[in-house]
Amino acid sequence: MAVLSRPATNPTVGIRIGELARRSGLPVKTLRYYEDLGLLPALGRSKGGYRLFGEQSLGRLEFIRRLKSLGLRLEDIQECLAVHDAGELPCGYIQRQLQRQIDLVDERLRELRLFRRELQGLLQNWQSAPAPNKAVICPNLNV
Amino acid sequence: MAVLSRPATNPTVGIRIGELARRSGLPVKTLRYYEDLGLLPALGRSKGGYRLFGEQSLGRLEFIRRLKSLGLRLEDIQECLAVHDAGELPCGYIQRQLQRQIDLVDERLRELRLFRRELQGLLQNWQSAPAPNKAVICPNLNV
DNA sequence: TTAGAGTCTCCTGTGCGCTGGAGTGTCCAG
DNA sequence: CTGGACACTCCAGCGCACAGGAGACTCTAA
Repeated sequence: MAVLSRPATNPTVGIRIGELARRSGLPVKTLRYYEDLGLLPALGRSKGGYRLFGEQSLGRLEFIRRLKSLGLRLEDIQECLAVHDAGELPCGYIQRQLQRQIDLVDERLRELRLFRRELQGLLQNWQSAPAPNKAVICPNLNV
Repeated sequence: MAVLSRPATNPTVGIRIGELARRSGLPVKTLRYYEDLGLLPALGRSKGGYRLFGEQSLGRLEFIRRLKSLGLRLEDIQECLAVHDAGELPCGYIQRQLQRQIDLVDERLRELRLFRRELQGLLQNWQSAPAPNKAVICPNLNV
């Protein structure tokens, strides 16, 4: 039984950007953007100038998507991929990035908790009908 | 004993932008920006086209600064000032804005706590020397 | 041959609150 | 009259990850 033809996924030719978009669920614009940044190298171009991607681009996009969901910037992700492309396991590098991410989150949490206390403190004693004070715009804030 | 002359603060003339910048501690550019947005109306212009501000601009800037420090956007602040300029006490309006701000902070805190747990969970079982897996870029993330 | 889908490059805009700079004009003291 | 401080308008850029659109080209099926 012969193998069915797979029109646009012929591995000797590569995937065009539209199909990669469909299969990855990402917009064409985004894929072009990633390629421009060097995140998603194409195999090359077709005679007509179309970008041609390999099947491994799908895995790469999954990886990018995952790291993005973990809060890493494209620049950081690119560095992770550079480690991978150099033939090394990027796990250690990613681990450090994620630890840094936790530190950032912790700092942000501290700021937000402090901020929340300030807001709550202000509203705690908020007067709905404060004594008018012409030297000030809002008597409750005293400014 | 005669009153000393106050060269640039003559109330019949108004304050020029540079002095307002010095006395408020804000950059000239920022003041012009606020005036463009309508946050900080000038009394008018001098013959030479210089903006002239009143003394009350200082209080207004304190108010803006305070609300900014509470996380309000300039657009929200402008609406608070519009209430004030209409002759009403903006306290009730500000109270609602601050409550909304607390709600936003709470939501953000929830998101960040969840996010932190995800990151922490990943790092918890992180292997420094995972089993190699060619189908995947990072075996720890499995993508 | 032609229509239509797909793709290309290049430029611009988004949010938000400014910030920097060019090129020009105003004002005041010496 | 001139120098220098100060002010004006208008345009551009930042960060970040795209999104929208114009105008041109490529590819494929009918």
